[in-house]
Amino acid sequence: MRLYDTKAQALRDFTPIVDGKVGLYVCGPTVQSSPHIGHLRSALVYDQLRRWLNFSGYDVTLVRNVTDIDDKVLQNATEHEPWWALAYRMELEFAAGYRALGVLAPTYEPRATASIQQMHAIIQRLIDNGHAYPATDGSADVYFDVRSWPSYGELTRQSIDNMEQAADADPRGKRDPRDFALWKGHKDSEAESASWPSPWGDGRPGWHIECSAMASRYLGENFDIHGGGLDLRFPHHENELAQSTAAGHGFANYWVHNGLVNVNGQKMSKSLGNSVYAADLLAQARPIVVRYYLGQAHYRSTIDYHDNALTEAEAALERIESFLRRADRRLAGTRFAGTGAESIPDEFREAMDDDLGVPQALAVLHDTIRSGNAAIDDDDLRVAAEARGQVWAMSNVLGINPLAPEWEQAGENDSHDVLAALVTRLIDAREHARAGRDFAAADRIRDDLAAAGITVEDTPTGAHWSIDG
RNA sequence: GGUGGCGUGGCCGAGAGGCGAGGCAGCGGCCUGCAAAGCCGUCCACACGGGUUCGAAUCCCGUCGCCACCUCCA
Repeated sequence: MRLYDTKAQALRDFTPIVDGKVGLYVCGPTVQSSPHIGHLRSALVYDQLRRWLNFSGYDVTLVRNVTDIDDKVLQNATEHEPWWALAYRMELEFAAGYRALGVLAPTYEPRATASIQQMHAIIQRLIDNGHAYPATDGSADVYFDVRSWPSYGELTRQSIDNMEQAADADPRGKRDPRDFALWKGHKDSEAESASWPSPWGDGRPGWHIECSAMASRYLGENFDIHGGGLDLRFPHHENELAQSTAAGHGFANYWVHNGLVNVNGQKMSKSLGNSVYAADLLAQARPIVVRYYLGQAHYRSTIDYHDNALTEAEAALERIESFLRRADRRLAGTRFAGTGAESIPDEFREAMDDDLGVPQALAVLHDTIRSGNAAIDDDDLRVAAEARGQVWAMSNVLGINPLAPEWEQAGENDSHDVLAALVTRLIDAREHARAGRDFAAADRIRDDLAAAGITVEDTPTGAHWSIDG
């Protein structure tokens, strides 16, 4: 498999550190406010990568952190809701959003506040190495010394002199304005519960140090892949890389970054008020449609969310669903029923192996659907069964198999049985009318059903009905 | 000022020297009692100007336009 490595700025063959195993660290959200479309896309991208690596035979350890202590979390806390309650409430919202989209749970989801000791160990090592220093102003801040690390800026190819100064800490105690905080001394204005003891004084972690600590704690000092949103390249990932490597860690072998989501051609931002939240999307379409939509573009490209986007995804997805149902109906009772070796076409595999080429893989999926439909038309059941098996397997790998149990809606089955009994009687009556060439009566029944949201289709093996949308 | 990216048909969205991705929408046909679904066909696109080449959407130079990041970001 080949992956685009942001650090090398090139496609590189993927070779794991340990044969057959992959350690994947993904920057998760800062749980300060509700999840939006961009958070969902990011999680989905790494879910696709993880599923594909899994399918390819790798044993994947996926760690996605939760940043539960941070400036923004403290800011958004209120008198009635302490920072830790807010962080946890948001964490639950993120989890619900991920689950709705069929994003598989990571192997582990560590919270920053649970790895304070590991952060201290790295900070201490950096101080001992001469790459970090406690602030001189008695604030208990500890800074990373960017001038002491010659390769600082290597991830995003920037030189220190062209950078603006870091705003994430009071510059008074810094040697260089670009130095960033590893540890932030406690301020009286901040909650006591947001303070931990440290060798340099009470305080809380800087933003970047948590990822360095958690990645090495769970995946080792040298691991395979580090992922995150494109907007995190600088400063977050640059700083992670600097502090980890300066502490002697090999850190990530591959850096993967997913593209962002724009809304009607514009960046989402709170000031523009154009944010699209997970809840907005899920109110508009079935979760699987949202997954198809966000997952259909290549992971590195920018997605532009616009009205109609979900409608188009719905139509494409229905094509997959109607083929699978149609094939199953036609094959039922034949010797091909339930056969269909669930194999993956070579072209699909090649597309996915080429930097996770989901769009090309989807093209293979749709091509297979076309030839499968043609085979059903031609009554070539062997070919139809094969296509059905392939479509089943491909859509499962992408997590978009509409008939997979994970997408079944709760409570659907009970009411469906009742409905089926009623609709079947009407369909029988219509068949009777058609047999007697009383088409007016037949069409009346079909129109009545249509008005109730039920579509009737006549097929060589009998009438078939389905609920719209 | 520095770093990186993008511009593809009505829309979305791949591709990266030759053989028209795919989806959505439209149109024509086949099938159908009529439909629906499906299939076949059709609509032959690559910001602009030069260049390299037998051949360029793809490589090079230039121009125009758009966007992201440069310490809040997925």
